[in-house]
Amino acid sequence: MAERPRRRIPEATVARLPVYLRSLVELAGDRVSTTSSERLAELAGVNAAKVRKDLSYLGSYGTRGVGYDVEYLLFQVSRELGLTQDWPVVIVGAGNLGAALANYGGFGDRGFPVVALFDSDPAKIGTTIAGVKVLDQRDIPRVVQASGVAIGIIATPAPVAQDVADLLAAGGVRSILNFAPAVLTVDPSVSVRKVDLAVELQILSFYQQRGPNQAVGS
Amino acid sequence: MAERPRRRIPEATVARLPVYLRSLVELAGDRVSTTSSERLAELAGVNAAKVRKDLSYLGSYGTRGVGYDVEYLLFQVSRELGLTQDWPVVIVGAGNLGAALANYGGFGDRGFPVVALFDSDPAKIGTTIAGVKVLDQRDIPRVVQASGVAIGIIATPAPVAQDVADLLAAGGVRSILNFAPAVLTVDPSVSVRKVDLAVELQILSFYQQRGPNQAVGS
DNA sequence: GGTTGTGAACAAATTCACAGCG
DNA sequence: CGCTGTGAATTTGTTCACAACC
Repeated sequence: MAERPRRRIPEATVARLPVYLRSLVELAGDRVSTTSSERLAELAGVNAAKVRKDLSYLGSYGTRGVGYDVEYLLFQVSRELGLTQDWPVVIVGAGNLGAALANYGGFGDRGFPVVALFDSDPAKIGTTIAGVKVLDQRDIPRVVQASGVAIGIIATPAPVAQDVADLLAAGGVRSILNFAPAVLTVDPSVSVRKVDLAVELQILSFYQQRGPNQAVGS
Repeated sequence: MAERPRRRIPEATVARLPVYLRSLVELAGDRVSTTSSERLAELAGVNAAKVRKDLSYLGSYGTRGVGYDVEYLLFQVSRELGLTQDWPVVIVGAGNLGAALANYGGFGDRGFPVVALFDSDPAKIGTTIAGVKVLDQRDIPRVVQASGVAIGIIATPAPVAQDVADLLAAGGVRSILNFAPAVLTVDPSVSVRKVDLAVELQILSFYQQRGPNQAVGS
């Protein structure tokens, strides 16, 4: 009986696992059955020592002198990331960004089906975007709770982002992906990640004047 | 004559400056003339010691016993980020995401005017989105060079992202913001930041199973 | 008194370098 | 022999705690 990996996985490692996953999917698609930390590092854009260290937190899934079995590692990384199940999401804000996110098929394919869109604009409520009904923002707690949604995506203007976060939390959402340029205050049991376009551009602006320093994001 | 700040500003600090900037803009909008590291920390969602340490890399712009002058600090942070000038950008990929980005007014307002959109689809080339002409992707090097664009935003499907990056680099772009789920290889003189929606969701998926750990992004 | 600015202590993340093993 | 897995060294980032100063 193999020991379960007992180490706590560092945050920086967790953030890279999805990139390794994507690289492994690519390799699997090319019918590659075995790979080295070197090759994986190249595909993921990091160095080999980091790959080995990161993967070692999950367990000893490689073979010395040989490398990693692509399919096996793929499964282990998926499992570690909790991707063996679907996580239904809702998108709040049916404006340009919200609609673009809903239309971007990549979500459902990758295990994050969009079960509802919300907006506060009566003109939008009741319409359908990318096959998903746009519902009244006030119904967030009810719908989220009823359909067991775990992840909420905020694509609203900044001034209402906190209110929306509160509604999502009230419905029992445990993770929020925030596209609004606003800092959210939530219960510590809720995970928040933010994506702020203006912030990214401003960071690039900094390195535009100074020399770049391999500024890689997220 | 005050010494110019000679310290190299840490990457982690650079990534937070835009958040402080936003907080300062908010304070200025509320006609607040002076603020403390404590208050700024609250608005930015970090702790006060970090704010002070971060700001100290820029210079000594506060007053002991009093705090920071909002307008003055606002200017200093802007200047440090290189936001006293406009940085024209181009968006490559006029699909859902590219169009949403072009329509999102926040760019131009914040000093990043969108000067062109590019696509490879003949049906899109020649149309206008958000007041911006959609040009042929093959013209990227020429247009970018001619209009002195410094930042390119990639909103294409993953398989062509590297080609687009090469075209942008050929045109002399020095920064790239990459929304495609692909690792880009570019000359080290080019800064790259990436925003990957699937990656963000997968990270949240991880913390969905484990407890959250104040997982804050970017 | 109040708040900044900063060395020093601490923690996290990265990289090195090599023992261990197939 | 080759490549993983990992302690140890190093670097980077965070937090503490207090002297300096208004």
